[in-house]
Amino acid sequence: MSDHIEVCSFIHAHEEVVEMVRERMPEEELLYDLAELFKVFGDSTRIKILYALFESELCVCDIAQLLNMTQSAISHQLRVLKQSHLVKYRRDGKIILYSLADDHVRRIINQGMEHVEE
Amino acid sequence: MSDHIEVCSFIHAHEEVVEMVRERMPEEELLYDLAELFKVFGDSTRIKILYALFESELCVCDIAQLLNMTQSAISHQLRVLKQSHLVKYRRDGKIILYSLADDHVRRIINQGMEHVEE
DNA sequence: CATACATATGAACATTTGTTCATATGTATG
DNA sequence: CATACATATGAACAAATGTTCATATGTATG
Repeated sequence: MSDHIEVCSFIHAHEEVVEMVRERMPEEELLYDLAELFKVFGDSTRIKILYALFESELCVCDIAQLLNMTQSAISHQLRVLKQSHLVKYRRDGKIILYSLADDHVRRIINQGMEHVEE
Repeated sequence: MSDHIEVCSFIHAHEEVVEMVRERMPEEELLYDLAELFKVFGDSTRIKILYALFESELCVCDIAQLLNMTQSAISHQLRVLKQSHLVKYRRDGKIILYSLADDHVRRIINQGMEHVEE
C-alpha cells in the first residue's frame, strides 16, 4: 500500500493502479449519459416540478401557479423532463396531465435528499 | 397569493390540488440544496472521477492521467467534489490521496445508472 | 535552505443553460 | 368553422459553468 513511487508528475503516476481503474471504468458513453441524467436533476425548478408530481398528476398551469412561474418556463422544463423519461403525460380534454414516469425518479431524489439532509 | 402571470388563466381548475401539493412541498432551501447536489453529479468529468474512486484512492495526477486531462482541471473538479462532501482526502508524503466520502455517493450513482441502463 | 515536486488557485474565455417574449400548434366547444 | 383555451416552440439574452494558462502554496529531500 505504501510503496508509492514518489514521483507523480503525470507521466509516472501510480501506473498499475491507474491501469486497473481504467479497465474497470464503464463505457465513456454510459458515463456521459449518466452525467446528462444528473444534469436534469441539477436545477431547482425541475426538482420542484418532480417533487410536485410526487403528490399528484398536474397540468402545466397548475405547476406554473404552484411555483409562481410562467407557463412557458414550465413547459420548457417539462420538455427536458420528458426527453429524459422522467415524466410522462396523458391528455384529458384540452388539458395535458403530467406525472412521474416511474419509481426511479423517486428513488434517485430520495437518495440525494438523504445526503443533503445530513 | 396575489396576482399571477398572464397567458394561462390561473382561475381555472385544480386549485385544491395545487394547494395540497404546496403544503407538502419541502422547504425551498432544501430543494435548492438538493438541486445543487445533483448539479455536482451532472458533469461527466466529475462522474468519471467518482467512478475511478469507486476502485481505489487516487492522487490528482493519477486521475489526470486516467482521464487524459490537465492536473489543473482535475484539481478544480476535486475542489467541487470536496465542497459537496462527496470526496475526502489524506496526505501521504507529498502526495494527497482522494477517496469517496461515504456510501451515499455510490448509491446515488447506482440509482442513476439503473435509470440510464434501461 | 534550496530545489523539485504535488497540488491549489485566480482570471480569462468559450460554452452551456434557464428564462422571457412573441408566436405557433393543437383541441374542444358554441 | 370560428373562437377560446392549453400547451409548445424558437430566438434572444443574461447568468452559470468547465477548461486553460500562469502562477502560487505547501511539502519533502539532498
